[in-house]
Amino acid sequence: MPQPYDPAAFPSVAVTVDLVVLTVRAGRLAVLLVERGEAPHRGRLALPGGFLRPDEDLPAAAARELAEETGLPHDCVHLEQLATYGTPGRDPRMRVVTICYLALAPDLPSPVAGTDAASASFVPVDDALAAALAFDHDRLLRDGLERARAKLEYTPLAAAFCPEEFTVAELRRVYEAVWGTPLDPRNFHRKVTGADGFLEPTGHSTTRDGGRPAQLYRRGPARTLHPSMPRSTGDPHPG
Amino acid sequence: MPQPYDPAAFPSVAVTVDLVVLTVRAGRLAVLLVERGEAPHRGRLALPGGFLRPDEDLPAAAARELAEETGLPHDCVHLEQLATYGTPGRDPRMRVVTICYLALAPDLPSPVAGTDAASASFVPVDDALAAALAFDHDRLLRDGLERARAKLEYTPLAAAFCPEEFTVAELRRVYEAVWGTPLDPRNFHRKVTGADGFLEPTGHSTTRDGGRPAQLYRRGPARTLHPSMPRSTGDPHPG
DNA sequence: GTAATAGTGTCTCTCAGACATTATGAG
DNA sequence: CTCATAATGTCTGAGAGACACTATTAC
Repeated sequence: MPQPYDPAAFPSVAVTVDLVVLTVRAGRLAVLLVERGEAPHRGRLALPGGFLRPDEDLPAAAARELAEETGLPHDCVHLEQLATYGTPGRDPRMRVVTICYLALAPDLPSPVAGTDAASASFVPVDDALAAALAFDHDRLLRDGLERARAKLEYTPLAAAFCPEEFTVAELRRVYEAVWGTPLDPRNFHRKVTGADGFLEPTGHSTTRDGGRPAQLYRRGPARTLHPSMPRSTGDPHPG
Repeated sequence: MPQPYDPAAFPSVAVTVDLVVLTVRAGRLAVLLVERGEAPHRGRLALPGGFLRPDEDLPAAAARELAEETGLPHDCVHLEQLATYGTPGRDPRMRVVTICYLALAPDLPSPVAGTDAASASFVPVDDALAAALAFDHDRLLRDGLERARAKLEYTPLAAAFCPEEFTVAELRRVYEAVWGTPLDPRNFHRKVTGADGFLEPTGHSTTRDGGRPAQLYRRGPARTLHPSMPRSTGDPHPG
């Protein structure tokens, strides 16, 4: 800011915080959407979001919106800033700058009534992309998907889609849903159980997947994966 | 945005665009800083930046600030959005939301006088971090460094620090400066020349590094690196 | 028993890391 | 010649992908 400035001399900009909330439901990646009740884009599907409050920090605003829309306990949801969108005209009413957050949540057993969640619902991402969303939310969603897909490669964040205790197969289905590719169960098992700090055994087991009982794990302390989860490039053995 | 809203009912927020401009100079990673001429933080070093203009897109604002501060032709500078910062109180005068951009530039032969560049200068990042910057710009800088270090791993962006034509050794020195670790010149050479779309031979060569003449390359069309540039983990052969 | 899934072992190819060796300039 | 750097080759070990094989449940 080299030159002196007068804040009042600059026109005001509305600042909103929107959310791309992803979960895996019935083996498919899904995103939380609301139906718009008023113009513009009345009746269209949109990402949840709202205005930044005067004395509210950005992550706090995102967490508040998330709680309003899902009622989820926010200690089990991963929340990170995605990107900021401010192209003039993206909202026809006024200049709006939107800070978009990405949330990864386990599949909620009950959508928690009595909140704004009534109007919000999870939609498979393929359907969401096929039906054009309001504003530039298609782009926000695509950017969120790209981020989520990338993060699954080099972080243990896939576990954020799973309940407190989960099996290796459940974790594998998360990867398959997010990446849209089948993974070899045996190589996957060897990989994740060998990765340091990814999974912590609970000692329990379950047969909820059928077949031989599977060990239950919870999230380990690792924040990154070394080496990363290999995302099948479709070109496994070039040459 | 579930409930109807009146934009005027929400207090205005000032929106600025700041820049983390990195370059490699004399083998050291350096960041562009300006000295603040007025309060608050008068006399302290800060990242360059300024207000978002009424009808200006975010990348356009970042490019404008970059041109004002460096005079660089913006077709040779990589520019990407880094993150957005909006904690209440980060600017004592008013509520400011700052969208920070990261720029990677080659070392400019002449700092181009006659612009705001007069007040801006490149400072080695170690020095910049040692001398506390104005506002929360230390955090912006650290986030920018982290992004740059990560991007060098899985993209060919290191070439953005190099002039139009460059040698493999010059590219290696970029990695060494950004990561702060020495790399084996022979393995590095084999790696980058073997990576598809990273480098395009120009047919020219130079002896500006001394010793045997080195081939000159320009940036190739690749946007990502598969497999990524291995950043020495300091724990090369665990076990 | 069969069916289904969990989990282990084995082989091959690629690639990272270490380092020898040769090539080509300047002085 | 020496010195410096470029460029290539060779060996070893880690890990990915493919897939055989064994283990433990439900029926």
